[in-house]
Amino acid sequence: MSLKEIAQMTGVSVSTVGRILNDPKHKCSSEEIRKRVLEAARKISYIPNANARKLKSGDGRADEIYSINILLTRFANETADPFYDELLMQLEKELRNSGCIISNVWHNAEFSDEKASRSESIGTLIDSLYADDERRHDGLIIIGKVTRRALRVLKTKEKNIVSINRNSTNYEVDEVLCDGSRIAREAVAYLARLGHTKIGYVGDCHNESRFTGYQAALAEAHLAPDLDYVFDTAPNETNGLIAYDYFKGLDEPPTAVYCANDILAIGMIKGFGKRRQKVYIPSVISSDDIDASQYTKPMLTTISLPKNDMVRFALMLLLDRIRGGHKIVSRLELEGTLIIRESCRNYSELTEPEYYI
Amino acid sequence: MSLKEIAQMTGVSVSTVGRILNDPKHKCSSEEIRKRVLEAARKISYIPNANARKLKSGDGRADEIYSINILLTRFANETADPFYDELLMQLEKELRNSGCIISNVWHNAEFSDEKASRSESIGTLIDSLYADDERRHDGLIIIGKVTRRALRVLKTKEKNIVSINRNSTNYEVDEVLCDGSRIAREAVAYLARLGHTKIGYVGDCHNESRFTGYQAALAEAHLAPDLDYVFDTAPNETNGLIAYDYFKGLDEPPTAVYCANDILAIGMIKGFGKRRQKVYIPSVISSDDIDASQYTKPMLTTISLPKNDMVRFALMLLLDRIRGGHKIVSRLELEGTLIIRESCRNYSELTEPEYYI
DNA sequence: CTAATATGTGATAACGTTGTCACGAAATGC
DNA sequence: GCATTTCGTGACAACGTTATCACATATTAG
Repeated sequence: MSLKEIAQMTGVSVSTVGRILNDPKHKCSSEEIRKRVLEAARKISYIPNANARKLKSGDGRADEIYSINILLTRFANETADPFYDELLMQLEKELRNSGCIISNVWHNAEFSDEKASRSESIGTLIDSLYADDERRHDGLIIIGKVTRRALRVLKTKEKNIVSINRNSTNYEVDEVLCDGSRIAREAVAYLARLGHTKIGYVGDCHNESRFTGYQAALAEAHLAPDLDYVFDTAPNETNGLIAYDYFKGLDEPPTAVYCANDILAIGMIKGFGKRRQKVYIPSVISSDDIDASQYTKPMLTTISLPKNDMVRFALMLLLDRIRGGHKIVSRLELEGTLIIRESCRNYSELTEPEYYI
Repeated sequence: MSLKEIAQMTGVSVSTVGRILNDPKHKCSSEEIRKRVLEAARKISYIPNANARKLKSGDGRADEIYSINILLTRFANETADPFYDELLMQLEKELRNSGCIISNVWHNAEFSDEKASRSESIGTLIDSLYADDERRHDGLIIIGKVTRRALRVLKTKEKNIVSINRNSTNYEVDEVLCDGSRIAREAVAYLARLGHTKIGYVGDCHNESRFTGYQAALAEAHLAPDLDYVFDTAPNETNGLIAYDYFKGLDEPPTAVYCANDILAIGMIKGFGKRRQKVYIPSVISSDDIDASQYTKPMLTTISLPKNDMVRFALMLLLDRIRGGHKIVSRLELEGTLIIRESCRNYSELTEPEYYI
């Protein structure tokens, strides 16, 4: 379906076909020709190739080039979370594909110091990001958590913002997310389905909606919450290991544990082989599905967050807003997917050597 | 900024430049060349021309033409809701703009009869829609409420589905919506802000999340719920008028009313001028913002649902799914906008003639 | 040391469109 | 009726990219 094709069908030149179809005030020498061309076009249901047109006109210039800022929130006292790095990589790839320029990637940690509160450190960021007026910014993509206060300041400087995985409950800024509560509920429900009744939680209990999901899932499975099974901690590998040792020391350790985070789970799994005498190997499930989670031993069962879709949709929302599409706040929620690997066992299959020795 | 340009700058061929920039595992004969090319590319900040690429790969094919079904759910015992008609009109427009073919618009009411349950009537629909195998369907857009059971059946026949304004809480199908509860909360909160304390509700109380929002807003404003102020009814104009008469008959009628629906509000407003002796004119707010709501007298204050954005995003999601973009369920929530017209008054401004005579 | 293979290179041809140009035919001028 | 203008036509180049091919060189085998 090209002009060439029609030209061959009708015996006229490509140029003439193009003129007949595109130039409304074009007069054919013979009306016969015109009819034949239109007929042929209809027959093969000709549609002009937008790419060729844009290429020729130079107009397409891949839409226009937008200059996008990226803000990756990470705080000085937190160790890196690979999940965000993987999101960032994917995002950079997607931006390039869409012909956008990444004008700046701003890692929050570089600007914060131990004393500065989160909001303050973001204040510094804003000053730094938008200090030089010479540079044009078309939009900002935020990866990770940002306080409401910081966001409010940010919005005064930048109108086109989309956040990824911020997990807020209010409409403050365009947002793409996986509902943490839902993710956790799915994970814990899976453990319950496997027959586990003593299910532990490792992770932040205050700022993390995943904890809520854990509680909800217990309630849905008619399991009484047990505070001994909740290990409130910041999400990093070391703390996962510490949590393991804590659970192991209990009189009746949980037979299964939900870690809010792959990193925590990986830390916990590292404990499995550490001690000689007693072996305590609970079923472990977590959420995120970072690349590393398939290289642990046992391989980690986890709720996979759709990284690719998240960044693609985030960019989609941002570009729509930049181009004047939607003015209101929109919020795109994506489903997680349970990836069953090796780290969870059916409760009834637990044998002595795997549980206690 | 083209490969050619870089080639001229560096003295190598276009082919080589292309390979260096695109093929990650390309080995240059001299590292010198590679460096010069990358340097030149950086210097002119080279960005690949997406149009040329798509043209070459033939991939772009100006979209392809998709054949889309539309299902507008409406039930025999319900009168028409203009909101859905307006959504449909907008959707048809958007589909045409995107080069899609509307293969069928299916009004549920035509197939349902008084006796059939909702699910059954949808069963009939499915048979009818997908009976003729000759026709190719690429996707289905559902406008309005569909029961979970019906959706499950529908999903066996059609993989690419997006629903608009279904307002479900689960992940069952791609969905674009305005959270009914949130919308109602915003409306009622506005009435509370105007100083009203006796706030009525008109609409469905069982299948409608907006009722939940009404209750939540009352609680947030520290107002005790009063069952006398809740008028449970199906959403149509006549019932709006009936609700007006009901409220008017109360000893202490509400000074403000939230109607779940513009249609209900319009019916209620029609009551204002009907009687001679006593005049009861409560503040009225509703949600949807159908076209008619700006032609009432007084003009209706309402929470506007972003019809255009809803259909645009719905199509965006559907096309992404059709093209193999996302496989998981996604759910796009949009904000409503308070449109202040004339039908709401500050409580303190209420004078005798406006309230009771 | 020659023969065979591997490997990077540059010229060239597409992809489908539109703009430019020269050509021939028709219409107009004197 | 000849010179001039108008006008539709077809050939061809260009947009920026990538794939294919032949070629020259570098590497390896015998």
